[in-house]
Amino acid sequence: MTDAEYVNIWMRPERPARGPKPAYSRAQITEAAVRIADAEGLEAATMRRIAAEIGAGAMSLYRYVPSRDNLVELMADRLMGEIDVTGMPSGDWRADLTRYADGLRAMWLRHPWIATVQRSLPSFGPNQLLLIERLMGVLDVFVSIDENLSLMAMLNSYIEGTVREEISSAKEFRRSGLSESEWMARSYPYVDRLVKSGEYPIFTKIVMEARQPHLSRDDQFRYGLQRILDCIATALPSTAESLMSAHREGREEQDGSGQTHSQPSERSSRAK
Amino acid sequence: MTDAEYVNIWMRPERPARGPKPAYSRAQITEAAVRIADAEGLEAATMRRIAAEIGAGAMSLYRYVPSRDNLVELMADRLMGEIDVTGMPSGDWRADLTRYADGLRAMWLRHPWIATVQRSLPSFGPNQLLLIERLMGVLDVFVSIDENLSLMAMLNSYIEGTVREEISSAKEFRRSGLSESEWMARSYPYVDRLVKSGEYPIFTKIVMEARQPHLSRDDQFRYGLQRILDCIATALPSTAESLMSAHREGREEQDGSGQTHSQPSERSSRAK
DNA sequence: CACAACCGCGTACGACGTACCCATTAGGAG
DNA sequence: CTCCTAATGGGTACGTCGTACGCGGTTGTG
Repeated sequence: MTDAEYVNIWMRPERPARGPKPAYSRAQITEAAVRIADAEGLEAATMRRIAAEIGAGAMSLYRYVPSRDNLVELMADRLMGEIDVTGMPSGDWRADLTRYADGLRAMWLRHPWIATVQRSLPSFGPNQLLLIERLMGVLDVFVSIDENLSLMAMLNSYIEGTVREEISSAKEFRRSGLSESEWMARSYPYVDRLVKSGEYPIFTKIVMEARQPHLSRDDQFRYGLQRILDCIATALPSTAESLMSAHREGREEQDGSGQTHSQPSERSSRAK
Repeated sequence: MTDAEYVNIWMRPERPARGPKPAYSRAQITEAAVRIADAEGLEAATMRRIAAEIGAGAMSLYRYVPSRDNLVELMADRLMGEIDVTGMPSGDWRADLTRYADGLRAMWLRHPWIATVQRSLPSFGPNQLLLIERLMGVLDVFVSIDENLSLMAMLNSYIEGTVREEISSAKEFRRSGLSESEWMARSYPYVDRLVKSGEYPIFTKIVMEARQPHLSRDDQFRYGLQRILDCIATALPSTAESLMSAHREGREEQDGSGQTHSQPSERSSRAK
């Protein structure tokens, strides 16, 4: 097996046995890269910049990571670990999926640059694997694995699609250095031209309606999520809607502490 | 208003009045860029490469487009024009949304690089505006504009999320130059190690189940789409399920020509 | 007909990822 | 212990990118 024939980054051993002690580590490099990407975007996390962040020479990073792309894979998996799915098949599937959805969304909002990396086939890093186990475990007792995959794809698509929009509008405001109202004022000439043309009645309707108070982003997300969960409910056997204690007892012994589902560990702040 | 103060690319006039006749055009440049991106990916569509494609000098492009980012915006809107939504509020909302979904998915599959551009706030190019009018017009008679936005966000999220997965797996196979079975053979050591560890029962289930014949990608998409449409149906008033002719007659007088709005001044060609 | 606006485009600059090389370090064999 | 050798940190250099700047030629307008 030649040097570059590892199937993915997780198969490549971090450290050989011989030679001098490495001064850094993959985890340390990944952490620094995430820190930079959070603060200045993924494109700012260049090899030179990351190396400077940890006090290393630029080329030293390549002793730990074969390429920048692979480093980004490490960063992505590192992020998956932030989603709290402990004790996840709790027996209340709606609560579980809601907690997962909130956690995933919050993670994306903390690390918006994740939207710009397109995973080339899930690389199945350790954190992602754990997430899969916990998340798919939620509906595993109710539906076939294929059905489960389909439903989770739907759920994930909703979450990612929604949060992508949040991210891109936030990014646009930051890029222009304008507040939301300033930005709207700036684009007024264009919007006004479109409205005045009379050719876009529905666009006009959206623009007009947007002036009246909308739901907060959090509430919008929750509202749509409820719809998705209702949609999932229709795909489950009727027994799934009732309490799951019977199923749980059948699968594993559990005490009656009454802790059906833990509160989401962190709630995204209702902005402004 | 200084030179760079245009709110977006659509406000910046393509041609001033004075001076010599330009040898090229935005449309021509955009077309060339799309052609390159289709064949070799968006990152291959560099300014130099695009210029060479149309026989121009590299810097000449900047007479037509302020920056590469803006050119990508033009490319994205050009793609929106490929989605056929003519006569779109037809009265059968399920058929309309299905046609839109198929069209959007097919467009993404023809131009997979679109997944790598994150729109910074919808830039509302002409083709996108038309698409909004037609698509949101489908449910406009049934629900409020806010509800409509929410439902369409859900639909679009599903489509984009699903097709993103198709794209990234296709890309991985192309990147590695392996067929799907070769790729699976290559990653066998890693997958086998995970399965053998016994720590990932659901991942194991997925891997095992994947050996038996699955639905085609088309059927998977259609299947999930039906679920989404069912979900949308529950948000509509009960009258919506029946034929819509009554509603259409009630809202606007219409002759039989089917030409509701003026034709867009330029239709992008359906490639190949 | 002169002038200013606009054209195409050549040159140049400061980034980027990373191939290559080198002196230095440290585990394992004798 | 001493060597051998693999592995280290990192400097230099190459080919790429987007694009700022400025030039000589072209053209509509006064």
